[in-house]
Amino acid sequence: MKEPNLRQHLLSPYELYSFLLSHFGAQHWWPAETPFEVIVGAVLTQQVAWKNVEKAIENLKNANVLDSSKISNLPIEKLEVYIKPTGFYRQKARRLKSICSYICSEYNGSLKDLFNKEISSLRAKLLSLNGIAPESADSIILYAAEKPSFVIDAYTRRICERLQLTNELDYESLKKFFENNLPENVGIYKEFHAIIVELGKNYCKTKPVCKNCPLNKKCKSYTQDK
DNA sequence: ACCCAGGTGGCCC
DNA sequence: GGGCCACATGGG
Repeated sequence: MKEPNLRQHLLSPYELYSFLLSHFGAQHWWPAETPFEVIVGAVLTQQVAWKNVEKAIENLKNANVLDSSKISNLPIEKLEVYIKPTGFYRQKARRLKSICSYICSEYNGSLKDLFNKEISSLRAKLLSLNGIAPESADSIILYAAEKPSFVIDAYTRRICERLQLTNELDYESLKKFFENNLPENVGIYKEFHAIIVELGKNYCKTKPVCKNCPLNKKCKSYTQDK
């Protein structure tokens, strides 16, 4: 993995953060009531609009099964029905159940014990689980464990590409790029990613031109995909 | 009738 | 390290 370069003529991550924060305001993310709900949401939101996740979480709450031991004991068919709105429901049900079983068997259902690790070993643990890759792992570390691990998602990559913030666009390079150029601060990491998602949902679409995007004025190169 | 959404794992080269 | 594919529902 190459060291990501900061292109000097363009926005730095912190300048981008400041600009977006002043434009969108604080988001106070992640939309969940408990750390465990963050984990469930992180798995369910994979490649799916958050609106669908809300329905699934609601189903789990109504069924009173939003709990690691309850999910690990739930018949897979029932879990599939609850999370159906999030798509890929057979995969996600299987993975969610195995993640919950892991939490129960290894940590007796206590996320505190799981989260009471150094970031690097916590991340390695999470990444070893089926259904948790870098974005989900970092989301869980940042928003559930509340430790500084910057989250990269499709919007982040798209923005970096269009603004030409950095030349390396693979996950770990982008993560390192942001972490190397921001204060190591949980609050900033949380808000930055939340605001990027807010920007992405509203403006940073896959279509070549994103009308009315506040970044259009900020950077002329932010007009189209290559 | 398309295209897209806060990815991931498996398989290939 | 990439590129390609399956996975599946709901909204525009």
